[in-house]
Amino acid sequence: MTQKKVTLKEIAQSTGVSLGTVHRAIYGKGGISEETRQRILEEVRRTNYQVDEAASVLKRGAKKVVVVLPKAQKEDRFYFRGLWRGIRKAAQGMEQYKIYFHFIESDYPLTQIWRELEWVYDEMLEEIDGLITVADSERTNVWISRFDKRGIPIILLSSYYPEKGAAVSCIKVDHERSGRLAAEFMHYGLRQRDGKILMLCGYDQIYSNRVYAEHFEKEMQSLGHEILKVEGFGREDIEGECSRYLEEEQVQAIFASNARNTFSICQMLEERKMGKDILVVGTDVFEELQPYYEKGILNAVIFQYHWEQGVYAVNKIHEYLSRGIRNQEDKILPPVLLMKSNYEYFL
Amino acid sequence: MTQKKVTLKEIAQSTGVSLGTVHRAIYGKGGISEETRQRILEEVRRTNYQVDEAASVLKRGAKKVVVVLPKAQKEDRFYFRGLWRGIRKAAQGMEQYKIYFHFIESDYPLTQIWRELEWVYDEMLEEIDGLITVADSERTNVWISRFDKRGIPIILLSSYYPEKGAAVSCIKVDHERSGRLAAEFMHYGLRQRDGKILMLCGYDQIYSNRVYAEHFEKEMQSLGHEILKVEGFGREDIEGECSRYLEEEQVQAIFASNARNTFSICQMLEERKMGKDILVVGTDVFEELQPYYEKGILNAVIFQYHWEQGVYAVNKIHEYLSRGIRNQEDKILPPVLLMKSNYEYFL
DNA sequence: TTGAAAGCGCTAACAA
DNA sequence: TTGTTAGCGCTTTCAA
Repeated sequence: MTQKKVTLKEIAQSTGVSLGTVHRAIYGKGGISEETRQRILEEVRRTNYQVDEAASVLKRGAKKVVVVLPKAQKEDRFYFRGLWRGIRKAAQGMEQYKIYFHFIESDYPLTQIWRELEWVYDEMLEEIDGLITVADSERTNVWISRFDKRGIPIILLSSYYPEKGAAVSCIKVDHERSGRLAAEFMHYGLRQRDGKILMLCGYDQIYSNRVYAEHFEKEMQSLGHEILKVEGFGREDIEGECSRYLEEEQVQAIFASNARNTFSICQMLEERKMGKDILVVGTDVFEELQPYYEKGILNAVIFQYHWEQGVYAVNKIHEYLSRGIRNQEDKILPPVLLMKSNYEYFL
Repeated sequence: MTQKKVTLKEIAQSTGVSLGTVHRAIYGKGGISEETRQRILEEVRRTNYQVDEAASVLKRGAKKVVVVLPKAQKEDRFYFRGLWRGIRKAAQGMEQYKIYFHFIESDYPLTQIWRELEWVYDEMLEEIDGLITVADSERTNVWISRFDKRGIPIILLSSYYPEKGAAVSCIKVDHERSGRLAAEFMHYGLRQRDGKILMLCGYDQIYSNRVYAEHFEKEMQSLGHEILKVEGFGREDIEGECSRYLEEEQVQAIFASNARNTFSICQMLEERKMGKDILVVGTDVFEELQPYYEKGILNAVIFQYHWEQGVYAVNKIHEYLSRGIRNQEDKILPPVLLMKSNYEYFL
């Protein structure tokens, strides 16, 4: 049943100081001489003392975590819905640890989310103990690092954050494998020798977009398939080019590397009554795709565990807050392929 | 920040009894009249009182949970390894809640696991507060229900438990969809018109086995494929028949509905140098399959979240023990298809 | 810079 | 059958 747990009191006794002093040492608070702190921390290490979370939670005040993400609406609705749901679900369970969440469902799109961060920094810096958000641009990173400097633990979703040594954890999906997985599946499903592959790759400038699409492309090419590439986000962007390809070329399969384009292409195929003969592999899972599975237009999607990303972020914040665990390793989640038989579970 | 939490004390005051009495009412302990209990429980419901886990853990004694499962060895190694790992991983985090685990990695195979339960019942009944195990036969169910009668919460992995009203939760995988998923993928990958499908279906007597295999078969047949069926578990059982089919029939694809047969058929195909032209869909993920992915013998597996099943079981027990939550709904996990691009993540 | 002490909300043991 | 009470290990406030 494991050895008896070390308590604060024991540390206090063996170092000859009071409980309060040990506490100050452990939490890096002021009002303690550097020398005593070192002496105490040494003992803490030696005995492998761990804070008892139950006792800590019982006594300490509430902690507040702010979540700043674009609202799941319009263009962003597919992508952020899963994230939001996972976060909200997991956040419920955090009440018992006196960790409360303040959700900011921003009306700003991803590219301008830094405005929201700016507001939070100015208006509520004093009250927050943790932050969950996304970082997709230099501009955002600046604000992230400001929060970081104030000692606030930060979890970044689907993001790349360059600064090392910061108490910032990223959670993301393996985009490289996502691309390869899409290609691997598509290769199984292809029938004709001479048909071409239409690829809707989003924006090349967005790093994750590019990695995802590039690996799909590379893999398909190495398997001997010819790719037709269409850039852009959403129906307005892609419809013209897509139409042309669908009419003029022999398209045997389509790959859409993001949620919005997956939805758009399904709509377009349905209107043109072309779905059945073309193998369609999309990205993400959301209710709006359901009819296209049923009608046989959509064949599979690459799912990126948005829900799990949200859950994971919340649990990570909890680790930080309750046990002071500050490991900054990025968490990488695997992609998974969903088809008609099992996609419903992931809605 | 949600409304202030209701405390025991408040319940005690508003019902005009003492703390101890409220406690007795909530936990169904003796030494309290049915009338007061009802009155108190009514107030608990009305105010939506929830036990404060932190305070509870701090004060209460340690809880002990026994896990009884076949050891991951020999025939059973593929199947139980993931389960064991998930359980052990999750169990680590339970120390902070003073929930300690006692692992019994039984040398008995699944069919005789009841012997182990018998031993636990005789030798340690008094010390245990929870049980995680598997039930696959009438004989086992008898023991399960004995524990249940003693008020011990039980989580059953990959099991069907008939008795209603018991505090027994089952966690299992959707076998029906597993079968359909395997068929759906296989259909994408098939090339020839006239080739046949070899199906290694395990034992028909085992319920989960049968459901899984039946749905695969039904789906494939409805897609117009001819099935060759081989019963049995492990290489000794199936090699004779498989060999014959592989030599005499035009086999274009193979489906194995369990871990052992997946491994066996991969070995056999490799030895016969037949892997490359046959589409192979197996079940479960484990290290030993890795080389067959690499060599192109194994194309995909249906993964059943063993790891997650273990984690879930532990969390469920935690719910029971710390918050008295006794919902007996079965938890059904989805199957997922893994291929070369992403299986490694699930090892 | 340090120590002392109150008490978080609950459980369990004992008393009535 | 019910009430009372002593802490669990920690955080925080106040006093020294």
